[in-house]
Amino acid sequence: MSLARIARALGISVTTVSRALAGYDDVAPATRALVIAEADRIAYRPNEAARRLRRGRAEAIGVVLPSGPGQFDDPFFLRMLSAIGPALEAENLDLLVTTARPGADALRAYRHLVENRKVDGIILARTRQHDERIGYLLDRDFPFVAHGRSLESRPFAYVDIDGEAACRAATERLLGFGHTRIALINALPLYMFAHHRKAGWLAALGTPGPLREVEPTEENGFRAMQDLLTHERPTAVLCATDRIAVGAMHALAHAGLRAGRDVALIGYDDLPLATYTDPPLTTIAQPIERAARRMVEMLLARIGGAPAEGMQEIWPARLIARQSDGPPAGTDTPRNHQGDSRHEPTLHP
Amino acid sequence: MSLARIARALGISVTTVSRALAGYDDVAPATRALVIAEADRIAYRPNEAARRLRRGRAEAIGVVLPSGPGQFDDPFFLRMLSAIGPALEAENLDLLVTTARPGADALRAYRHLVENRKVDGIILARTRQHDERIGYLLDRDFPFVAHGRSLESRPFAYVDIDGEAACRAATERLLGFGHTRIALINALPLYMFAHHRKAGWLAALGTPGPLREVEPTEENGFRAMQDLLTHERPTAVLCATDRIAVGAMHALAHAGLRAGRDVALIGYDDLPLATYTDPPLTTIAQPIERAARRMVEMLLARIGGAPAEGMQEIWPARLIARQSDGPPAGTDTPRNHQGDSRHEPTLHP
DNA sequence: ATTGACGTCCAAATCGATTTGGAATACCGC
DNA sequence: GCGGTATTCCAAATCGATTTGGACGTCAAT
Repeated sequence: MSLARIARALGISVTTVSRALAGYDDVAPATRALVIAEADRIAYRPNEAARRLRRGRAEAIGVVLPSGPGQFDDPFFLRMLSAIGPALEAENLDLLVTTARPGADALRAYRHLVENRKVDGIILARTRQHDERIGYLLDRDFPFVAHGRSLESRPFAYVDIDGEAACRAATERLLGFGHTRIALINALPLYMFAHHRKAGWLAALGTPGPLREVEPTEENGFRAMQDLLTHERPTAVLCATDRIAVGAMHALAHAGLRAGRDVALIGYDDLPLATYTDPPLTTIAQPIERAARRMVEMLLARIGGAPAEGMQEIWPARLIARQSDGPPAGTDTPRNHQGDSRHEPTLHP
Repeated sequence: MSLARIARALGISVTTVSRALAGYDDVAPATRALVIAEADRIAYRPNEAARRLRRGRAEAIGVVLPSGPGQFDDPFFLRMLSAIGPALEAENLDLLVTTARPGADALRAYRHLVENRKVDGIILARTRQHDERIGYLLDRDFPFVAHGRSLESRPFAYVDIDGEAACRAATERLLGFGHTRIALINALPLYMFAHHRKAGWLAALGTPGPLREVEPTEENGFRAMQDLLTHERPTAVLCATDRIAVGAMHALAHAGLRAGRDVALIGYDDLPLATYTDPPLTTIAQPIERAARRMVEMLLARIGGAPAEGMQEIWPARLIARQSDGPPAGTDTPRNHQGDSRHEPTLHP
């Protein structure tokens, strides 16, 4: 009862009020001014439900959070949400967040969003090699943008970070230090990001080094590193995530070893915490926030009907050198650290 | 065109279809069966927008995420979201997430949710002593539940964790170890949780010890601890959050000191990471997930018209003893650790 | 046979914004 | 004055579910 209320107050029709506020040009300037003044006076806000019903759109986009033990606190998703939020606000779109226990019926949440028309588009993160969510959305021709690639023949929109190049560079850096036994503690390769990180490590090495593949938690990083120390005893370890690296660093400390001095350690993600491990963690930073904003742009285009062809972007990550890596123990080579000072921890800008 | 479509297919009225599906008892069993079968066949889903328009409710509740440097990655909010999600799902309510740069116009996001009727209720976290958001929502009589108390004379619904009791207990534990100079690195006391944690520390001490109050980040914990070491040189330090504690532990390491041996350190939050600091962090765990579910319950009641009176709950936290605290350096007393073994890190269950 | 009580069903109004397809008026040139 | 062109406005339909206020039979009681 609101356009109607303005109309009644001014003695004109609802149509005119609507068109005046919507900026159509078939409204006399004087009338428009009156309408705007009255709308302002009563703090008019269009009823979203009515608008959505009429327009047939949800005016919202959805994100599904993996929730459950070991997953829920991955800082990655919070950073993504924080970046998506403002980008949507500018478009007057809502952000609908659903949670789903991964595994079981990961699709359930997506089906819910699509079938009940809760959202106009979806942003999908942490893609898998064979990702049923992507298949489902493609089958239904539902607009979505993924963070990460997938083994899927049909084209779909995504923004990915080039983990392969980053891990190749990191491994080459370790090779440059003189390391010969360079291990990788990877996330499960069913996750596309882990697959790529492994590929980069392999590409730099030529012949594979010691490898462990685990769900990316601190605990699993700890265990994998203990296992590596017992068996292959690598001199350098690349970790697919900072959470793994933190656990690995702890396993080193536990064995009386120090990252950077006894074993070189490199992480991936640049969590705020990475500056505050002991020693500060050399890691790889991804521009998640910017990527998220780009994904929103793409999603809006997709919703607007643009085809997914050409909407594939791969962005570079960059290595942040701190103190957890360096030449193998016993080497005399002066350590070649870039960036941070050796005596003060890096403070975040 | 959906109730209508079923009606047409069956040659009955839309009204009857609606009432059949809604479970009214003025529909013949046979008719109802037909309707249900047809609804099933075409995978009927009610149009949310239409239902919302008619019912005049948004069928959604809102959460505002503080976003921006230093804030965005606080794992606390992600844990809360993960717990809220499933609780809402059961009620067929959506979760709308908005982001707001704290400070500037913190109210803007709330005004947006309320004035545009985007949600039926709000869950509000990290309360402040003088919290304009609470004042705003109370003024408008808008249903909300807070996580945390506030200095506000009107009653409102909240679930809080008893940080005062927890910090009193932690301080008493340190006193029991024989410490005499017990510092607190607190968050800014404008945050209600920080205010309570300080109160607990004060209550146990009688006369205040060394105090620093900062925005709760690793970096500020690092700086505050360095400053404490330079000036008051406490033998034990209670930190208002684990992020502060991680920074503080790093400052200790940097000064050639070890938490637990040279300076006792206790954190607050029990982040997953807390098990993987070196040494593992003694900290205080809050049942956020359960609290979040309770908050949803309360919010539903408030939306249903229940008064906020009586909806005030304060839940206990519990201390998790690990290895970052103990008797003062040079003491002979056997260390009195509960819980974790000294030689294996605690693995999360 | 009339009355009342059920049991089933439905037409129409409603929620509020948008959009279609004109209607009404004023003004112009000829 | 007349046809033509702008300019300004509006009635009514529409989106889809819900709800109100009966209508129409049937059957039993009186």
